[in-house]
Amino acid sequence: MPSFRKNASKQKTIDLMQQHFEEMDPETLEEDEKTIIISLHKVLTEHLCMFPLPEDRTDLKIKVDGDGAPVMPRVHHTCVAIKVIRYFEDMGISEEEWEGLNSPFTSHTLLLFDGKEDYEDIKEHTKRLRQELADIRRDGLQVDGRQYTVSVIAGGDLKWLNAVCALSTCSHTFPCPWCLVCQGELHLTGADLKYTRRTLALMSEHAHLPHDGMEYPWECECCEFTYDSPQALIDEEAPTTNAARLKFQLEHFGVGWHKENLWGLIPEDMVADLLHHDLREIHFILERTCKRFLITAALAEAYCEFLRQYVGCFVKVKKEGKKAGAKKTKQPNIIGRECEATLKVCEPLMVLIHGVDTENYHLAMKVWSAFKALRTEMFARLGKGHTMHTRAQKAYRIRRKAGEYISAKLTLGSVSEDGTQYSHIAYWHFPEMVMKHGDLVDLSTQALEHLHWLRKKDYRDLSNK
DNA sequence: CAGGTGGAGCTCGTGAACGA
DNA sequence: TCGTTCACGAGCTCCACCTG
Repeated sequence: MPSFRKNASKQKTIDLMQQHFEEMDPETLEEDEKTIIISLHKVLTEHLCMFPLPEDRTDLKIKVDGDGAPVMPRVHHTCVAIKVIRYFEDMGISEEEWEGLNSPFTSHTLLLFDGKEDYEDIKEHTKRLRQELADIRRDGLQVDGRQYTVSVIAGGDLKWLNAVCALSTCSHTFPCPWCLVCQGELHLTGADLKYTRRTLALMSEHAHLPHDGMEYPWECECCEFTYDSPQALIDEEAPTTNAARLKFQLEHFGVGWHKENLWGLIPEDMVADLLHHDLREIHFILERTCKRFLITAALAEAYCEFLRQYVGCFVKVKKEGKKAGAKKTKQPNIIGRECEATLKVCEPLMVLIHGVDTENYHLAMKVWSAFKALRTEMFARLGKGHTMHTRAQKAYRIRRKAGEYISAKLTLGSVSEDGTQYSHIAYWHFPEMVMKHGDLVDLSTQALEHLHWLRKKDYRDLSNK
Protein backbone atom coordinates (compact mmCIF):
# COMPACT_ATOMS: atom_id res chain seq x y z
CA MET A 1 0.00 0.00 0.00
CA PRO A 2 1.24 3.44 -0.75
CA SER A 3 1.92 5.61 2.19
CA PHE A 4 1.39 9.31 1.91
CA ARG A 5 0.79 10.40 5.40
CA LYS A 6 0.58 14.13 5.57
CA ASN A 7 -1.88 16.63 6.90
CA ALA A 8 -4.84 17.32 4.73
CA SER A 9 -8.26 18.74 5.12
CA LYS A 10 -11.41 16.92 4.28
CA GLN A 11 -11.72 19.01 1.17
CA LYS A 12 -8.56 17.49 -0.15
CA THR A 13 -10.06 14.06 -0.51
CA ILE A 14 -10.09 14.21 -4.25
CA ASP A 15 -6.44 15.29 -4.38
CA LEU A 16 -5.58 12.52 -2.02
CA MET A 17 -7.40 10.03 -4.12
CA GLN A 18 -5.49 11.05 -7.21
CA GLN A 19 -2.23 10.86 -5.36
CA HIS A 20 -3.23 7.51 -3.96
CA PHE A 21 -4.07 6.25 -7.41
CA GLU A 22 -0.81 7.51 -8.87
CA GLU A 23 1.22 5.84 -6.17
CA MET A 24 -0.30 2.50 -7.08
CA ASP A 25 1.78 2.64 -10.24
CA PRO A 26 -1.03 2.18 -12.70
CA GLU A 27 -0.52 1.31 -16.32
CA THR A 28 -3.36 3.55 -17.24
CA LEU A 29 -4.74 6.49 -15.33
CA GLU A 30 -7.95 7.47 -17.02
CA GLU A 31 -8.55 11.03 -18.08
CA ASP A 32 -10.82 11.84 -15.19
CA GLU A 33 -8.03 10.59 -12.90
CA LYS A 34 -10.53 8.56 -10.93
CA THR A 35 -9.81 5.20 -12.48
CA ILE A 36 -6.64 3.19 -12.52
CA ILE A 37 -5.96 0.11 -14.57
CA ILE A 38 -3.02 -2.16 -13.98
CA SER A 39 -2.03 -4.78 -16.52
CA LEU A 40 -2.98 -8.31 -15.55
CA HIS A 41 -0.12 -9.67 -17.62
CA LYS A 42 2.39 -7.48 -15.82
CA VAL A 43 1.08 -8.40 -12.37
CA LEU A 44 1.08 -12.13 -13.06
CA THR A 45 4.55 -12.03 -14.61
CA GLU A 46 5.96 -10.20 -11.63
CA HIS A 47 4.29 -12.59 -9.24
CA LEU A 48 5.55 -15.68 -11.02
CA CYS A 49 9.10 -14.33 -11.34
CA MET A 50 9.09 -13.89 -7.60
CA PHE A 51 7.19 -17.05 -6.66
CA PRO A 52 7.22 -19.58 -9.50
CA LEU A 53 5.04 -22.64 -9.25
CA PRO A 54 6.69 -25.93 -8.30
CA GLU A 55 8.53 -27.67 -11.13
CA ASP A 56 5.79 -30.19 -11.77
CA ARG A 57 2.98 -27.67 -12.08
CA THR A 58 2.20 -25.50 -15.04
CA ASP A 59 -1.47 -24.92 -14.34
CA LEU A 60 -1.93 -21.51 -12.86
CA LYS A 61 -5.15 -20.89 -11.01
CA ILE A 62 -6.08 -17.30 -10.35
CA LYS A 63 -9.05 -15.84 -8.62
CA VAL A 64 -10.56 -12.55 -9.67
CA ASP A 65 -12.35 -10.78 -6.86
CA GLY A 66 -14.36 -7.66 -6.97
CA ASP A 67 -15.92 -5.54 -4.29
CA GLY A 68 -17.01 -2.02 -3.55
CA ALA A 69 -16.80 -0.09 -0.33
CA PRO A 70 -17.34 3.45 0.91
CA VAL A 71 -13.95 4.88 1.82
CA MET A 72 -15.12 8.34 2.77
CA PRO A 73 -18.47 10.07 2.99
CA ARG A 74 -19.60 10.42 -0.61
CA VAL A 75 -16.54 8.55 -1.88
CA HIS A 76 -17.14 4.99 -2.94
CA HIS A 77 -14.40 2.83 -4.40
CA THR A 78 -14.82 -0.31 -6.42
CA CYS A 79 -11.85 -2.57 -6.66
CA VAL A 80 -11.02 -5.64 -8.72
CA ALA A 81 -8.04 -7.67 -7.57
CA ILE A 82 -6.50 -11.02 -8.38
CA LYS A 83 -4.98 -13.63 -6.20
CA VAL A 84 -2.91 -16.60 -7.26
CA ILE A 85 -4.29 -19.79 -5.73
CA ARG A 86 -1.49 -21.71 -4.12
CA TYR A 87 -2.69 -25.29 -3.78
CA PHE A 88 -3.00 -25.36 -0.04
CA GLU A 89 -5.66 -27.98 -0.06
CA ASP A 90 -3.63 -30.74 1.44
CA MET A 91 -1.90 -28.50 3.91
CA GLY A 92 -3.16 -27.68 7.35
CA ILE A 93 -3.71 -23.99 7.81
CA SER A 94 -3.56 -22.52 11.27
CA GLU A 95 -4.78 -19.15 12.41
CA GLU A 96 -1.44 -17.51 11.83
CA GLU A 97 -1.24 -18.82 8.31
CA TRP A 98 -4.83 -17.90 7.81
CA GLU A 99 -3.92 -14.30 8.59
CA GLY A 100 -1.03 -14.56 6.20
CA LEU A 101 -3.13 -16.04 3.45
CA ASN A 102 -5.54 -13.20 3.69
CA SER A 103 -3.05 -10.47 4.11
CA PRO A 104 -3.76 -7.66 1.66
CA PHE A 105 -0.36 -8.26 0.11
CA THR A 106 -1.46 -11.55 -1.40
CA SER A 107 -3.99 -9.68 -3.52
CA HIS A 108 -2.93 -7.57 -6.47
CA THR A 109 -5.16 -4.68 -7.40
CA LEU A 110 -5.94 -4.61 -11.11
CA LEU A 111 -8.62 -2.02 -11.28
CA LEU A 112 -9.76 0.69 -8.94
CA PHE A 113 -12.32 3.28 -9.75
CA ASP A 114 -14.26 5.93 -7.99
CA GLY A 115 -17.82 4.71 -8.15
CA LYS A 116 -20.28 2.18 -6.82
CA GLU A 117 -20.38 -1.47 -7.76
CA ASP A 118 -23.05 -0.82 -10.27
CA TYR A 119 -23.65 -3.01 -13.30
CA GLU A 120 -23.11 -0.27 -15.86
CA ASP A 121 -20.04 1.10 -14.11
CA ILE A 122 -18.40 -2.28 -13.85
CA LYS A 123 -19.20 -3.00 -17.46
CA GLU A 124 -17.63 0.26 -18.53
CA HIS A 125 -14.49 -0.02 -16.47
CA THR A 126 -13.65 -3.69 -16.95
CA LYS A 127 -13.46 -3.63 -20.75
CA ARG A 128 -9.71 -3.96 -20.84
CA LEU A 129 -9.55 -6.42 -17.95
CA ARG A 130 -12.06 -8.72 -19.60
CA GLN A 131 -10.09 -8.64 -22.83
CA GLU A 132 -6.89 -9.44 -20.95
CA LEU A 133 -8.54 -12.30 -19.12
CA ALA A 134 -9.84 -13.71 -22.38
CA ASP A 135 -6.40 -13.48 -23.98
CA ILE A 136 -4.61 -15.03 -21.06
CA ARG A 137 -7.10 -17.86 -20.81
CA ARG A 138 -6.72 -18.60 -24.49
CA ASP A 139 -2.97 -18.24 -24.91
CA GLY A 140 -1.67 -19.03 -21.45
CA LEU A 141 1.24 -17.18 -19.94
CA GLN A 142 4.96 -17.40 -20.55
CA VAL A 143 7.27 -16.47 -17.71
CA ASP A 144 10.98 -17.22 -17.46
CA GLY A 145 10.75 -19.62 -20.35
CA ARG A 146 7.96 -21.63 -18.74
CA GLN A 147 4.54 -21.88 -20.28
CA TYR A 148 1.61 -21.74 -17.87
CA THR A 149 -1.99 -22.57 -18.58
CA VAL A 150 -4.34 -20.26 -16.74
CA SER A 151 -7.73 -21.00 -15.27
CA VAL A 152 -9.80 -18.32 -13.65
CA ILE A 153 -12.23 -18.41 -10.77
CA ALA A 154 -14.44 -15.42 -10.25
CA GLY A 155 -15.44 -14.33 -6.80
CA GLY A 156 -16.90 -11.63 -4.69
CA ASP A 157 -19.67 -11.04 -2.21
CA LEU A 158 -23.28 -11.73 -3.10
CA LYS A 159 -23.91 -8.16 -4.16
CA TRP A 160 -20.96 -8.22 -6.52
CA LEU A 161 -21.93 -11.57 -8.00
CA ASN A 162 -25.43 -10.42 -8.66
CA ALA A 163 -24.11 -7.23 -10.21
CA VAL A 164 -21.76 -8.92 -12.66
CA CYS A 165 -24.36 -11.56 -13.49
CA ALA A 166 -26.70 -8.72 -14.39
CA LEU A 167 -29.14 -9.94 -11.78
CA SER A 168 -31.18 -7.90 -9.42
CA THR A 169 -30.33 -7.35 -5.78
CA CYS A 170 -30.51 -9.94 -3.03
CA SER A 171 -34.08 -9.00 -2.17
CA HIS A 172 -35.20 -9.88 -5.68
CA THR A 173 -37.69 -12.67 -6.34
CA PHE A 174 -34.87 -14.90 -7.57
CA PRO A 175 -31.97 -13.87 -5.36
CA CYS A 176 -29.56 -16.75 -5.88
CA PRO A 177 -26.86 -16.42 -8.56
CA TRP A 178 -26.60 -20.20 -8.92
CA CYS A 179 -30.18 -21.31 -9.21
CA LEU A 180 -33.73 -20.14 -9.77
CA VAL A 181 -34.96 -20.53 -6.22
CA CYS A 182 -37.54 -17.91 -5.30
CA GLN A 183 -37.89 -15.98 -2.07
CA GLY A 184 -40.54 -18.25 -0.56
CA GLU A 185 -38.46 -21.38 -1.09
CA LEU A 186 -35.26 -20.27 0.54
CA HIS A 187 -35.86 -22.28 3.68
CA LEU A 188 -36.54 -25.56 1.86
CA THR A 189 -34.13 -28.41 2.25
CA GLY A 190 -33.79 -31.99 1.10
CA ALA A 191 -36.46 -33.36 -1.18
CA ASP A 192 -38.74 -30.37 -0.57
CA LEU A 193 -36.95 -28.23 -3.11
CA LYS A 194 -36.46 -28.94 -6.79
CA TYR A 195 -34.63 -25.91 -8.10
CA THR A 196 -33.51 -25.12 -11.61
CA ARG A 197 -29.85 -24.38 -11.97
CA ARG A 198 -28.98 -21.22 -13.84
CA THR A 199 -27.13 -21.76 -17.06
CA LEU A 200 -25.77 -19.23 -19.49
CA ALA A 201 -28.41 -20.23 -22.02
CA LEU A 202 -31.13 -19.77 -19.44
CA MET A 203 -29.81 -16.41 -18.31
CA SER A 204 -29.55 -15.34 -21.89
CA GLU A 205 -33.14 -16.34 -22.43
CA HIS A 206 -34.28 -14.48 -19.35
CA ALA A 207 -32.62 -11.34 -20.51
CA HIS A 208 -35.06 -11.22 -23.38
CA LEU A 209 -38.06 -11.48 -21.15
CA PRO A 210 -39.69 -8.22 -20.18
CA HIS A 211 -38.23 -6.86 -16.99
CA ASP A 212 -38.46 -3.80 -14.81
CA GLY A 213 -37.30 -0.51 -16.17
CA MET A 214 -37.48 -1.50 -19.80
CA GLU A 215 -38.96 1.17 -22.04
CA TYR A 216 -40.84 0.36 -25.19
CA PRO A 217 -40.25 0.43 -28.02
CA TRP A 218 -37.00 -1.17 -27.08
CA GLU A 219 -34.18 -1.86 -29.47
CA CYS A 220 -32.04 -4.83 -28.60
CA GLU A 221 -28.41 -4.01 -29.22
CA CYS A 222 -27.44 -7.54 -30.06
CA CYS A 223 -30.35 -8.58 -32.27
CA GLU A 224 -30.76 -5.12 -33.75
CA PHE A 225 -34.49 -5.65 -33.51
CA THR A 226 -37.01 -3.20 -32.12
CA TYR A 227 -39.61 -4.59 -29.78
CA ASP A 228 -42.84 -2.61 -29.53
CA SER A 229 -44.22 -4.36 -26.47
CA PRO A 230 -43.27 -7.03 -23.96
CA GLN A 231 -45.49 -9.47 -25.79
CA ALA A 232 -43.64 -8.91 -29.04
CA LEU A 233 -40.53 -9.72 -27.13
CA ILE A 234 -41.90 -13.04 -25.96
CA ASP A 235 -43.35 -13.92 -29.31
CA GLU A 236 -40.11 -13.31 -31.11
CA GLU A 237 -38.01 -16.36 -31.75
CA ALA A 238 -35.29 -16.58 -29.16
CA PRO A 239 -32.19 -14.95 -30.62
CA THR A 240 -28.83 -16.63 -30.48
CA THR A 241 -27.09 -13.71 -28.82
CA ASN A 242 -28.21 -11.48 -26.04
CA ALA A 243 -29.47 -8.07 -25.11
CA ALA A 244 -27.03 -5.37 -24.17
CA ARG A 245 -27.43 -5.97 -20.52
CA LEU A 246 -26.69 -9.66 -20.75
CA LYS A 247 -24.17 -9.19 -23.50
CA PHE A 248 -21.78 -8.05 -20.87
CA GLN A 249 -22.53 -11.12 -18.84
CA LEU A 250 -21.73 -13.37 -21.73
CA GLU A 251 -18.54 -11.53 -22.45
CA HIS A 252 -17.76 -11.70 -18.84
CA PHE A 253 -18.33 -15.34 -18.16
CA GLY A 254 -18.42 -16.82 -21.61
CA VAL A 255 -15.13 -15.32 -22.69
CA GLY A 256 -13.31 -13.69 -19.86
CA TRP A 257 -14.37 -15.97 -17.08
CA HIS A 258 -15.13 -19.39 -18.25
CA LYS A 259 -18.62 -20.75 -17.98
CA GLU A 260 -17.48 -23.64 -15.83
CA ASN A 261 -16.03 -21.24 -13.35
CA LEU A 262 -19.28 -19.42 -12.98
CA TRP A 263 -20.54 -22.17 -10.74
CA GLY A 264 -17.41 -22.06 -8.66
CA LEU A 265 -17.73 -18.53 -7.39
CA ILE A 266 -16.98 -18.13 -3.75
CA PRO A 267 -18.90 -15.31 -2.18
CA GLU A 268 -16.79 -14.97 0.90
CA ASP A 269 -18.89 -12.23 2.38
CA MET A 270 -21.70 -14.65 2.48
CA VAL A 271 -19.78 -16.62 5.01
CA ALA A 272 -18.99 -13.54 7.00
CA ASP A 273 -22.64 -12.66 7.12
CA LEU A 274 -23.54 -16.15 8.17
CA LEU A 275 -21.12 -15.86 11.01
CA HIS A 276 -22.53 -12.52 11.99
CA HIS A 277 -25.88 -14.20 12.21
CA ASP A 278 -24.39 -16.37 14.88
CA LEU A 279 -24.26 -19.40 12.69
CA ARG A 280 -21.57 -21.02 14.74
CA GLU A 281 -22.49 -24.40 13.42
CA ILE A 282 -20.78 -23.86 10.14
CA HIS A 283 -17.90 -21.86 11.52
CA PHE A 284 -15.59 -24.57 10.50
CA ILE A 285 -16.24 -24.12 6.83
CA LEU A 286 -13.60 -21.47 6.58
CA GLU A 287 -12.29 -20.96 10.05
CA ARG A 288 -9.71 -22.76 12.06
CA THR A 289 -9.05 -25.57 9.67
CA CYS A 290 -5.75 -26.27 11.28
CA LYS A 291 -5.08 -29.95 10.94
CA ARG A 292 -3.21 -31.68 13.65
CA PHE A 293 -2.10 -35.16 14.17
CA LEU A 294 -0.66 -37.08 17.02
CA ILE A 295 2.78 -38.49 16.83
CA THR A 296 4.94 -40.07 19.45
CA ALA A 297 7.79 -38.27 21.14
CA ALA A 298 10.51 -40.02 19.21
CA LEU A 299 8.92 -39.03 15.95
CA ALA A 300 8.26 -35.55 17.26
CA GLU A 301 11.94 -35.16 17.99
CA ALA A 302 12.82 -36.39 14.54
CA TYR A 303 10.37 -33.94 13.12
CA CYS A 304 11.74 -31.01 15.08
CA GLU A 305 15.26 -31.91 14.09
CA PHE A 306 14.14 -32.02 10.51
CA LEU A 307 12.58 -28.59 10.77
CA ARG A 308 15.60 -27.14 12.52
CA GLN A 309 17.78 -28.29 9.67
CA TYR A 310 15.70 -26.46 7.17
CA VAL A 311 14.05 -23.57 8.82
CA GLY A 312 15.89 -22.99 12.10
CA CYS A 313 13.99 -20.50 14.15
CA PHE A 314 10.71 -21.21 12.47
CA VAL A 315 10.14 -24.28 14.57
CA LYS A 316 7.22 -23.76 16.87
CA VAL A 317 6.07 -26.80 18.72
CA LYS A 318 3.35 -25.33 20.84
CA LYS A 319 1.78 -21.94 20.98
CA GLU A 320 3.07 -19.97 23.97
CA GLY A 321 1.03 -17.91 26.36
CA LYS A 322 -2.05 -20.02 26.33
CA LYS A 323 -5.01 -18.83 28.26
CA ALA A 324 -5.46 -20.09 31.73
CA GLY A 325 -7.46 -23.23 31.81
CA ALA A 326 -6.12 -24.86 28.70
CA LYS A 327 -5.51 -28.49 29.20
CA LYS A 328 -2.02 -29.80 28.67
CA THR A 329 -2.50 -33.08 26.99
CA LYS A 330 0.07 -35.73 27.53
CA GLN A 331 0.61 -38.53 25.12
CA PRO A 332 2.51 -41.69 25.98
CA ASN A 333 5.27 -42.13 23.50
CA ILE A 334 6.72 -45.30 22.10
CA ILE A 335 9.23 -45.57 24.93
CA GLY A 336 6.58 -45.06 27.59
CA ARG A 337 7.44 -41.48 28.51
CA GLU A 338 4.68 -38.91 28.60
CA CYS A 339 5.17 -35.88 26.43
CA GLU A 340 3.37 -33.18 24.57
CA ALA A 341 3.23 -34.78 21.23
CA THR A 342 0.84 -32.70 19.25
CA LEU A 343 2.44 -30.85 16.42
CA LYS A 344 1.03 -28.62 13.82
CA VAL A 345 1.31 -30.05 10.38
CA CYS A 346 1.66 -26.68 8.84
CA GLU A 347 4.66 -25.15 10.55
CA PRO A 348 6.84 -25.00 7.46
CA LEU A 349 4.20 -22.85 5.92
CA MET A 350 5.13 -20.08 8.28
CA VAL A 351 8.08 -19.44 6.03
CA LEU A 352 6.02 -19.59 2.94
CA ILE A 353 3.45 -17.17 4.14
CA HIS A 354 5.44 -14.71 6.17
CA GLY A 355 8.64 -14.82 4.18
CA VAL A 356 7.90 -12.68 1.20
CA ASP A 357 11.27 -12.98 -0.47
CA THR A 358 12.04 -15.50 -3.14
CA GLU A 359 14.73 -17.30 -1.18
CA ASN A 360 12.40 -18.13 1.68
CA TYR A 361 9.70 -19.12 -0.69
CA HIS A 362 11.87 -21.70 -2.43
CA LEU A 363 13.06 -22.98 0.91
CA ALA A 364 9.50 -23.37 2.11
CA MET A 365 8.45 -25.29 -0.95
CA LYS A 366 11.41 -27.58 -0.50
CA VAL A 367 10.59 -28.08 3.15
CA TRP A 368 7.00 -28.74 2.41
CA SER A 369 7.63 -31.46 -0.15
CA ALA A 370 10.19 -33.09 2.12
CA PHE A 371 7.81 -32.82 5.03
CA LYS A 372 5.04 -34.57 3.18
CA ALA A 373 7.38 -37.50 2.60
CA LEU A 374 8.31 -37.47 6.29
CA ARG A 375 4.70 -37.44 7.32
CA THR A 376 3.99 -40.50 5.22
CA GLU A 377 6.95 -42.21 6.78
CA MET A 378 5.79 -41.30 10.29
CA PHE A 379 2.43 -42.86 9.74
CA ALA A 380 3.97 -45.89 8.16
CA ARG A 381 6.10 -46.34 11.28
CA LEU A 382 3.04 -45.94 13.46
CA GLY A 383 1.45 -48.70 11.46
CA LYS A 384 -1.52 -46.66 10.32
CA GLY A 385 -2.36 -44.79 7.22
CA HIS A 386 -3.16 -41.12 7.18
CA THR A 387 -6.31 -40.61 5.19
CA MET A 388 -8.30 -37.43 5.16
CA HIS A 389 -11.97 -37.15 4.53
CA THR A 390 -12.96 -36.85 0.93
CA ARG A 391 -14.57 -33.75 -0.46
CA ALA A 392 -17.86 -35.61 -0.56
CA GLN A 393 -17.61 -36.34 3.14
CA LYS A 394 -16.82 -32.73 3.98
CA ALA A 395 -19.64 -31.53 1.74
CA TYR A 396 -22.08 -33.89 3.40
CA ARG A 397 -21.19 -32.54 6.78
CA ILE A 398 -21.61 -28.93 5.77
CA ARG A 399 -24.99 -29.66 4.23
CA ARG A 400 -26.08 -31.48 7.31
CA LYS A 401 -25.07 -28.64 9.63
CA ALA A 402 -26.71 -26.04 7.43
CA GLY A 403 -29.88 -28.13 7.40
CA GLU A 404 -29.85 -28.33 11.17
CA TYR A 405 -29.43 -24.57 11.36
CA ILE A 406 -32.36 -23.94 9.04
CA SER A 407 -34.69 -26.29 10.88
CA ALA A 408 -33.67 -24.78 14.20
CA LYS A 409 -34.59 -21.36 12.88
CA LEU A 410 -37.92 -22.66 11.69
CA THR A 411 -38.63 -24.29 15.04
CA LEU A 412 -38.11 -20.97 16.77
CA GLY A 413 -40.81 -19.51 14.60
CA SER A 414 -38.54 -16.94 13.08
CA VAL A 415 -40.10 -15.20 10.14
CA SER A 416 -37.64 -12.67 8.85
CA GLU A 417 -34.65 -14.90 9.29
CA ASP A 418 -36.06 -18.26 8.39
CA GLY A 419 -35.16 -18.16 4.76
CA THR A 420 -32.27 -15.98 3.76
CA GLN A 421 -30.22 -16.46 0.66
CA TYR A 422 -27.41 -17.35 2.97
CA SER A 423 -29.12 -20.33 4.50
CA HIS A 424 -30.17 -21.50 1.07
CA ILE A 425 -26.66 -21.15 -0.30
CA ALA A 426 -25.10 -22.76 2.76
CA TYR A 427 -27.32 -25.78 2.33
CA TRP A 428 -27.38 -26.15 -1.45
CA HIS A 429 -24.36 -24.48 -2.97
CA PHE A 430 -21.62 -24.52 -0.37
CA PRO A 431 -21.35 -28.30 -0.49
CA GLU A 432 -21.09 -28.04 -4.27
CA MET A 433 -18.27 -25.55 -3.94
CA VAL A 434 -16.48 -27.81 -1.51
CA MET A 435 -16.88 -30.71 -3.91
CA LYS A 436 -15.41 -28.62 -6.69
CA HIS A 437 -12.66 -26.76 -4.89
CA GLY A 438 -11.91 -28.75 -1.77
CA ASP A 439 -10.82 -26.51 1.06
CA LEU A 440 -12.19 -23.04 0.54
CA VAL A 441 -9.67 -21.31 2.74
CA ASP A 442 -7.43 -20.12 -0.07
CA LEU A 443 -10.38 -18.80 -2.02
CA SER A 444 -11.25 -16.25 0.61
CA THR A 445 -11.94 -12.65 -0.33
CA GLN A 446 -10.84 -11.28 3.00
CA ALA A 447 -7.68 -9.81 1.48
CA LEU A 448 -9.75 -7.54 -0.71
CA GLU A 449 -11.83 -6.43 2.23
CA HIS A 450 -8.62 -5.61 4.02
CA LEU A 451 -7.46 -3.48 1.09
CA HIS A 452 -10.64 -1.47 1.37
CA TRP A 453 -10.10 -1.08 5.04
CA LEU A 454 -6.55 0.19 4.50
CA ARG A 455 -7.68 2.73 1.94
CA LYS A 456 -10.46 3.88 4.20
CA LYS A 457 -8.01 4.27 7.04
CA ASP A 458 -5.59 6.26 4.90
CA TYR A 459 -8.25 8.65 3.69
CA ARG A 460 -9.65 9.10 7.15
CA ASP A 461 -6.31 9.68 8.81
CA LEU A 462 -5.25 12.12 6.15
CA SER A 463 -8.33 14.18 5.89
CA ASN A 464 -9.12 14.65 9.55
CA LYS A 465 -5.82 16.23 10.50
C1' DC B 1 -6.74 -11.31 43.92
C1' DA B 2 -4.08 -13.41 40.26
C1' DG B 3 -3.19 -17.31 38.18
C1' DG B 4 -3.78 -22.32 37.90
C1' DT B 5 -7.02 -26.48 37.43
C1' DG B 6 -10.36 -29.30 35.64
C1' DG B 7 -14.96 -30.30 33.82
C1' DA B 8 -18.61 -29.27 30.34
C1' DG B 9 -19.67 -28.56 25.95
C1' DC B 10 -18.16 -27.50 21.77
C1' DT B 11 -15.63 -28.26 16.97
C1' DC B 12 -13.58 -31.15 13.83
C1' DG B 13 -10.54 -35.02 11.95
C1' DT B 14 -10.74 -39.70 11.10
C1' DG B 15 -11.89 -44.74 11.16
C1' DA B 16 -15.28 -47.73 10.05
C1' DA B 17 -19.84 -49.62 9.08
C1' DC B 18 -23.36 -49.74 5.78
C1' DG B 19 -25.82 -49.80 1.53
C1' DA B 20 -26.49 -48.97 -3.39
C1' DT C 1 -16.21 -49.13 -5.34
C1' DC C 2 -18.00 -45.07 -3.74
C1' DG C 3 -21.05 -42.19 -1.23
C1' DT C 4 -23.37 -41.73 3.19
C1' DT C 5 -23.56 -41.93 7.95
C1' DC C 6 -22.17 -42.60 12.67
C1' DA C 7 -19.01 -42.94 16.55
C1' DC C 8 -15.04 -41.73 18.87
C1' DG C 9 -11.68 -38.94 20.68
C1' DA C 10 -8.52 -35.15 20.28
C1' DG C 11 -8.03 -30.10 21.09
C1' DC C 12 -10.19 -25.71 22.27
C1' DT C 13 -12.84 -22.29 24.98
C1' DC C 14 -15.47 -21.02 28.76
C1' DC C 15 -16.34 -20.96 33.38
C1' DA C 16 -16.56 -22.27 38.14
C1' DC C 17 -13.61 -23.43 41.54
C1' DC C 18 -9.10 -23.84 43.93
C1' DT C 19 -4.72 -22.25 45.88
C1' DG C 20 -0.95 -19.50 47.41
